[in-house]
This record gives sequence, C-alpha cells and structure tokens, in this order.
Amino acid sequence: MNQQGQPGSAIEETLRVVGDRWSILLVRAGLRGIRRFDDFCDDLGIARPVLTERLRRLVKFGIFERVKYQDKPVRYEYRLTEAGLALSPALVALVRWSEEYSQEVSSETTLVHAPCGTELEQAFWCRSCQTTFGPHAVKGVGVNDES
Amino acid sequence: MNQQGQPGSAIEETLRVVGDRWSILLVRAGLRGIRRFDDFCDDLGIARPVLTERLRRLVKFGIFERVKYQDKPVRYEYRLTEAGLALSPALVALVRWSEEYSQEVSSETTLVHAPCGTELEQAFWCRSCQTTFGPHAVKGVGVNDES
DNA sequence: AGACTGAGTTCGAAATCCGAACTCAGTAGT
DNA sequence: ACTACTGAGTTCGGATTTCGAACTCAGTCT
Repeated sequence: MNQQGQPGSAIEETLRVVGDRWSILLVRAGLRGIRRFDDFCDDLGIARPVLTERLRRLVKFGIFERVKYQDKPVRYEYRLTEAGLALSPALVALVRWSEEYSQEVSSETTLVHAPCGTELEQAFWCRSCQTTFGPHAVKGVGVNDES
Repeated sequence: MNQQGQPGSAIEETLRVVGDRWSILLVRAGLRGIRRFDDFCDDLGIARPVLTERLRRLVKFGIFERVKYQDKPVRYEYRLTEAGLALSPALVALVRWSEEYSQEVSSETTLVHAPCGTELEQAFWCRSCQTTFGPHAVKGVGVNDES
C-alpha cells in the first residue's frame, strides 16, 4: 500500500483488518466470553451496522467464527478461533501500556500472573539462548536499526 | 464510552488514539528511524491531511514529540517519546501475529534476537516467581475468566 | 392475539478519508 | 532579482465510513 510498490508487509494488511477502534475491543470481549451479537453491542456500545460489518470482516479474516448454536429460531454466535486467541499477547501488551501511560482514569493493575497474583511484565524469549530480553535486543522491527 | 456508563477502561481510551489504520504504522516507522513529515508520508503512503491530524493526536497523547531541528527555515520533526517506545512490545506482538496468521504474502521471519539471530518468542515474566509464562496464566484480560 | 427475543438491515445525517493542488518561509543557483 | 527547490503543512471537493434510531423477520412465550 505504500508508494514503493511493496506488497504491503504482512503487518500493514493486518492493521487494515484489526487496526480500527473496535476490532481489538471485540477480541477482548471475545476473550471475556462474550459471543452474541447483542452482547457485543451492549458491552462495547458499538453501533449495530458497524458491528455487523466488523464481525463479518473478522470472520473472513479467520479471527472469529460464526457458529450456529440453536436451530428453531436459527441463531448464530461468534467465537474466537485459534488465530483470534493468538492475538492475546498483543492485547495484553496494549492493556499493559494503557495502564502505564494512558492519561485517563488510571484503572488499577488488572493484569497479573494468575498463580501468584504478581503484576506481570512482558519480555521476549530466545529459545536458543534461554534468556529473556527487552525491546532493545530485538532486531527487525527497527528498534535498533537506525543509521 | 459503553452503555453502562463506565468511564471507558484505559484500553478503550488508548484504542481511540492508537486504534486506527495508521497510528501503529507511524510508531513502527518511528522505530525505524523516520522522523520527518515527508518521510512518513512517502514511507506509509498516508494522505497529508491525515498525517497532520494523526501526528497531532499522537503528540497530544504523548507518543511522539514535535522537536525543532533547525532554525532558519524553522523545521520540526517527530520523535518517539519514552511512552512511544514502550509500545514496541505491542507492535512486536502484532508483527509476530501477522507473520504467523496473515493470509497475505508471508514475509519471512523478520523479528529476531539481535545477539544471536534466533527467531524470538514472546512471554510474560513474573518477577516474584522468576518464571516466564504464556497468555493462559494471565488473569485480568479475561483469557481465563470465563464463567 | 400480543409481547418478546436475537440477529441482523435500512435510513439519512455527521464525521473521516482521500488525492491533488496550494501556501509559506527560507535557501541555493544564475 | 528571478527562478527553482525544500519541508511542513493547509485547502479543496468528492468518496467512504460512522453513527443512532427505527425497522424486519422467524420463532417463542403467555
């Protein structure tokens, strides 16, 4: 999508799907167990036509699946797929960031290590070195690719 | 912003700023060392009026700062703040996800541990347990809060 | 029959997005 | 002094998206 005629590195395509005000919130709602149209609607306060379009897009992209859950009045609900669940690290990173830097009503720490209740940190993990490390040791996103 | 009159948990506010097609891409460009208006423009192929508005918003929200870098023709550039840099885990998570699940032209693995070149993984880290763990051991985002 | 439920669709108004062309201050070349 | 150029925007009109509110439609409950 950029001028250089590049095919739009995967992340650009991803952001064209997931990069809007609602999609990430829908995934979060999905993780919280919400599945029905009206529940998404009430929980997020999203306009119905927008919800319709957004869910359709997320289904098409393999993040949610539309599942029939009853017959007589035929009804469908939306469940996260494996790919959808795999977005949770990104979601967690965003929630963490929000807690730390958002200027609004600072919600209390909401993300903890379930077994012990300690506030969690995020790190990268190198399988071959068996170490954790921070963003500065990541190469590829450009963090240290300058000059 | 939702019906229940909740103040809009931090992440909702965050997504209202960063949750659009361009903002994350702008942060990524910032991490790649891009700082000037025209360079953002050329690199992303974003329309100029949109770039203007987006940068203004990100500055207001403390993700970029507008810095004068020369006087005579007075010129400004945009640099990531500490808060902006702190978005890199989220960005990395999204890039990783894109590589794995995006249906498009699968770009090769682009994110590696700089010292050794191994493809990186992402994990959560508990300071008190001194262990890494995956999303399933996270409590708070709802991953395991169902029922 | 009449009210209700759940998953949408339809409507017109308002806000955003877009590309292309323009502005404005200063600099460099002739 | 005239022209061309640079960089950071602004202005324009048209196309697309978003919105809330109201409607639909099949089936169920009382």
